[in-house]
Amino acid sequence: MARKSATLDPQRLDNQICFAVYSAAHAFNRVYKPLLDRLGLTYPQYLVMLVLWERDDVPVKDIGEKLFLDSGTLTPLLKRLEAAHLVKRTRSSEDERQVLIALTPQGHALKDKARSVPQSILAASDCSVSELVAMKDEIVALRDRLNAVIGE
Amino acid sequence: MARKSATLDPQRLDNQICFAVYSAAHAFNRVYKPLLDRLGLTYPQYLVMLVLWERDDVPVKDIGEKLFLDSGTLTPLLKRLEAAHLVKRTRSSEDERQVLIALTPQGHALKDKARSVPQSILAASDCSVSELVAMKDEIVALRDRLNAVIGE
DNA sequence: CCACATTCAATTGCGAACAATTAAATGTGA
DNA sequence: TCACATTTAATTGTTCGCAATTGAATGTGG
Repeated sequence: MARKSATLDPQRLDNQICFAVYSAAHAFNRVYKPLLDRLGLTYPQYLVMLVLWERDDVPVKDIGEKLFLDSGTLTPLLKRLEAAHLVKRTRSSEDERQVLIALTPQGHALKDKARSVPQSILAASDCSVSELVAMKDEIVALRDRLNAVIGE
Repeated sequence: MARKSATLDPQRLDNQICFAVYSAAHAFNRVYKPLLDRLGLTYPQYLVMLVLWERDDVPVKDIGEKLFLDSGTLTPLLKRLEAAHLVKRTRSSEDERQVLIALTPQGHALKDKARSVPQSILAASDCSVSELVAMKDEIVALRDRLNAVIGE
């Protein structure tokens, strides 16, 4: 059996890009936590709000496609946002299968309060915008290749 | 109020590196799922096994430091691994506060069965090893900068 | 030696994340 | 029209992930 040097061993934790991504996601989450606490949002809830701030009055499925989440995750999350008076859930009259998610006035208003969040994250990243954009594009490309494999 | 072009608006979902990382982590998880199902492991359990395959008989805290997880996550996870006969948990006699995690023979044996996992992931990434290593190093550096901010 | 702080794991409670199933509404082909 | 498939959310059950707390063991200063 060929002996591998530690820096090349693919079975080592530190050599795995997936662990890098996994642990970076958690690190982001910890940085976001205090910022989002002030808004009364969790990070996944913040993502849903970002979607809705771009376009309102959309079915659950549309939100799910943008965030790669299913109804099992979104249904209870959206109920919590509704309980917090940030969104309203109403069944579509055109297609009774769909539930449309609309922002309440408070939900719209929260966008302004959230405006400083991205720059706080940028500061914590301690990195230039152009570097972050380049990394983001690489990671998105990787994600899309992975997602392409799943649908096979 | 200055109007921002959509490609620069920092409040847009698609412009956020954290969402790229978040969604890439989930994509990885979905690719891993069928591979790890055969081993009877979840992804976080697989990470713990990677740590233990490198070094055995370590306290819970050491595993937590490597994976950035706390006892609230690890204690139940390790109990499941023990129920699956992959690890043994024993209180240290030198320091009764610590619980040492050791691999069982089955736990050791699983390393061989898991050997093909990294190359399956590499194939799904559809990317050269050198590109992945470069990305991994960038992401780890970002993660470490984020974690540095948290401890302030 | 003793009061006190610190360390470590376990526990509790809440919010994701996802697989699998269910139920209702809608679409489709014969 | 009617049987059947498809679509959409909701539901159930399991596993993370983390904050906050608890309790036991260990370390420290006086």
